[in-house]
Amino acid sequence: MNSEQEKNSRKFDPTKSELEILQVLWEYGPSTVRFVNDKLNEQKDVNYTSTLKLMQIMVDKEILKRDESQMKHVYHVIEDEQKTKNHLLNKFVESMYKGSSGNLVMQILGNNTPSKEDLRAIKELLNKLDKDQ
Amino acid sequence: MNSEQEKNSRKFDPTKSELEILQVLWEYGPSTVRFVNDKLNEQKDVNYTSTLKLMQIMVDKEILKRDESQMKHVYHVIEDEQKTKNHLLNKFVESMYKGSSGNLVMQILGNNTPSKEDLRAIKELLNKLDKDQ
DNA sequence: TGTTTCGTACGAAAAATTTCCTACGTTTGT
DNA sequence: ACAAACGTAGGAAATTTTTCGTACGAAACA
Repeated sequence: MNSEQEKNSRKFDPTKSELEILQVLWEYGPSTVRFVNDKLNEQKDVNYTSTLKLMQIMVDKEILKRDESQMKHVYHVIEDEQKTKNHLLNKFVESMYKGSSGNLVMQILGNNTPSKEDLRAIKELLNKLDKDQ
Repeated sequence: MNSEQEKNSRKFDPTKSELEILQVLWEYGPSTVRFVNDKLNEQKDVNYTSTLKLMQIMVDKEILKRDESQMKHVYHVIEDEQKTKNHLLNKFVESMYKGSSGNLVMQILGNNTPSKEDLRAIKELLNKLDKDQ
């Protein structure tokens, strides 16, 4: 029935520039091209029309949707942020840690030094998972 | 002094195809083009010379080094696997979780369901970290 | 009203990545 | 010695991604 949705989630594989745009939209919510472009220009030089073009392409790919009721079109991400991030995370774990999220966590906890709050939160979550099982 | 190394690690940002090759080399150790290409062909169609070219490019970029003492050149990854993975992991955490590895772990533990062994290993590591601090 | 500013649309150039064609040398086996 | 199989080198084509130039309409405002 919803083969289009399946196609989307199967194919959804944002390029680098697309990801930069997504991050702005995730952080600030639905925005105009102007706003997104301004944010991007805090990091790198990029022309307004380049950002516009990219966001139009993302609409084509059904990554973004836009409200055209105003002259200044407002773009928003179609798929849920968490869902997308989870998808990307799974891909990352898959390709880098042979699908073992445990391996990844091990590396994080081993090589980096998470803050104490992080550690506490993780332990809490672990306990919760224990009780559920 | 070793500004080249710095340049490498600063720029090291493998493309998709390069990552596929790295994964083969990580898994099987130093290999010939033929071997890598065979492995890749278990997943996708790709010509021998394409793989060759890519690996030559990676030598250019100083991602790989090769032993030319034999006719069948043997390629190996220059940078340590863990170091590279850690670099990529940090980039990922940086761009997706605002640098908070805690957030990432939370998402892994929350949304995915790691195996019991994974969980146990993680707890052990957490305990070890506790004692060290 | 006219001009300046800001918006979108769209095509094409530019750049980066990926793939393969061709040439040619070496090894293997007959 | 010869043919077949296998190796590298290198350029060019194909594809994907990114950037920008140009056109043109709507809003803002003197």
